[in-house]
Amino acid sequence: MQHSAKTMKDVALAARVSVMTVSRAFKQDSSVSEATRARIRIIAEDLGYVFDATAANLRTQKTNFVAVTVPSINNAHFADTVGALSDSLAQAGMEVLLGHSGYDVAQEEVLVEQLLRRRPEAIVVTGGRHTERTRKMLLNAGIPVVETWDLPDDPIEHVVGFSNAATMAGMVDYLVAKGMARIAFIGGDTDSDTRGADRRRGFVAAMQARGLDASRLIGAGKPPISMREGASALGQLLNDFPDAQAVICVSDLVAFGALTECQRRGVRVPQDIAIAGFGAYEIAGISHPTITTINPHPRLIGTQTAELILQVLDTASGRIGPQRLEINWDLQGAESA
Amino acid sequence: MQHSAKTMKDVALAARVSVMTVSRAFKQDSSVSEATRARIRIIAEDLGYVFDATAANLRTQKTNFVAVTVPSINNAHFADTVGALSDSLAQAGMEVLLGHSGYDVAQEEVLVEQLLRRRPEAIVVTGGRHTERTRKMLLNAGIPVVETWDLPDDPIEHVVGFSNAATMAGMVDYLVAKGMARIAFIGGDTDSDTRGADRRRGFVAAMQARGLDASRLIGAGKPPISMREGASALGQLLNDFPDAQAVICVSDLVAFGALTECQRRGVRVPQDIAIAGFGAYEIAGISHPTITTINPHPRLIGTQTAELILQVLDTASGRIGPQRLEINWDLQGAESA
DNA sequence: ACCATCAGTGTTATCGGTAACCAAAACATA
DNA sequence: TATGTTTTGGTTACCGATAACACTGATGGT
Repeated sequence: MQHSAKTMKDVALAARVSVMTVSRAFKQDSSVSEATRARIRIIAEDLGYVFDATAANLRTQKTNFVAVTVPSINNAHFADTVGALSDSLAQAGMEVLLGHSGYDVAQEEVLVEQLLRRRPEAIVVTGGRHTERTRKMLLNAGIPVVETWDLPDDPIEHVVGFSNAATMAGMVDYLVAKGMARIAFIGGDTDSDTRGADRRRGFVAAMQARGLDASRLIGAGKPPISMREGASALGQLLNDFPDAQAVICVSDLVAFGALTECQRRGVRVPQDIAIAGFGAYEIAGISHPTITTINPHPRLIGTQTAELILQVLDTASGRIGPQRLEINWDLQGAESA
Repeated sequence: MQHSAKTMKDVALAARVSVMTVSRAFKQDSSVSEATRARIRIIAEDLGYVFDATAANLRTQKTNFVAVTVPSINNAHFADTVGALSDSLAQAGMEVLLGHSGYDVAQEEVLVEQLLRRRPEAIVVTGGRHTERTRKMLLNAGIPVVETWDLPDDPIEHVVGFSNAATMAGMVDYLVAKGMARIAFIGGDTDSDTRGADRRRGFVAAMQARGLDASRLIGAGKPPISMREGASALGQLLNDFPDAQAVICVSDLVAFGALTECQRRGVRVPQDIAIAGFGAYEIAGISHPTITTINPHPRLIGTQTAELILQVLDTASGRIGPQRLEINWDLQGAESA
């Protein structure tokens, strides 16, 4: 069973043509007669020949890889973005080389270096916070760099994202319009979850701008933050700030956890306390009651990023300046608030 | 900003040594004096040199890639398995090259071919059903092949998985022990979700083996199957089989959707109908009521697969025969049944 | 003092494709 | 038929690293 891998040479020998002709038979445009191409393809398939991309990559200096870093693969948001990105790039014959940083900028640095070794055509990083060395590596990489899921003040190059802080201002407005003033916030207490921390800051700023008390803050711990943290945080909220009329959670998972805790304790939602989340996860639309949330359109971030990359790579000569694409988010009002 | 990428030659020139010495400075074991190694490392960093893995891969005929196919990235189970696999392999300096097949064996075939071009050291595929050509490609690849999340009768080579059918027998036993006999099943009606179909078959077989009526079957459509399908399927169940005492769902997401539909309709769980799921998703443990489920230990599948691969690669000479690792699953009884 | 040993470094060939250039054959046109 | 053009296929060099081997000077044992 242990074959030594076949090369073009083997195919060439079997087909009685030169290696170059075999190479041409595997390319789309090049000049071989359809007859020989078909013949070579069949012989190659028979021999079990598999094209060696490694060698081609070296010679052509093209890998058709786009490197992508996400904090965690096991996060529906990033998975959605990566999925959409991957699908869009696949149409242009490009593949995604994925790595996860575990919500840690130091690990991200190691990851970025590893990915750059593979000579990707472009690199997409999630978030706008990185170590100094990571920034330097990305700047020097000589390939398009895209930061996503954020709108950093000082971007490395391109950006496709939205302002996490702004979404929270929108949510505060929504709740205030519903007549609520004593609003609490769960999550975003640690710097590891950069976007969560941004949302918390956005919440505080929005509350203060409206002359409201922004001190009802509950921590949820290190990411990945999920339902269980939401449940226990709600317990803490009821204890620390029993007068809260509403609570905004750093994500829908936390919001759902909080919701279940309310159900367990017999606290009525939204009558006793309104609950809002973030992310428009499927659960927000199907839980009972449904959860008010923000839809940041994760798949759209992916497709837009792919489009941007393809466009920039296409215009390799007449370099396009740094692009800043702001993705629109929606507020989905629901039964919970 | 557009640097032409530096090579070892540039570093060698700057350090006034040969390219070979630079190469050695970047390897762990090789013989260079610590002084020169350190000097070269610093010069390389200054120049912004990034090691070119493509060239090294070609020369050494090693890529340190393990290729992995999953039906969908956006599935907590597969994401867990891939995450664990990736982490375990990283400790051995290997990276995961991930592709998704969209629950389609034809797309899987294309994907496998693409992945094999990158010359991975091993390949992991999710599931045990493939096209004939996929099987042939995998057999001829000359690298270790692992099928996961299943226990196929006729494996390609190694297997790390569990019997989806057997889990359902376990669940039926559990419900029967609780005094239920009229048990329904939601999902697994399409062949695309191989594992879902296996579970449905396992359910039918288990019911029949116990002399129970196995005809209360509700479809849930094509994957990805999620909460919404669960909700509407439950509506159909109440309509078609109003006498059902319990329902087993193809996944926890479906089960949760069904649960919410019950809440919406005022059907009490588990008094009016018991609900069971599959997967031990976080939601099963936190919903109100919690959901009875099967834990197939997705991360364990990943770590075991990684261990197997490393072991097989290590024993490259004295080839190890096909391994068949059965992962134990647990039934987690909960409030819903 | 002499040769063996070894750490440290250099030289050459090579991994498996493809760009660039070239040559022969096939076809077209006057 | 002669000449120009296009099609098809071959030749050579090369992408950037490293295995294999060669070489140098230092160390050491006798």
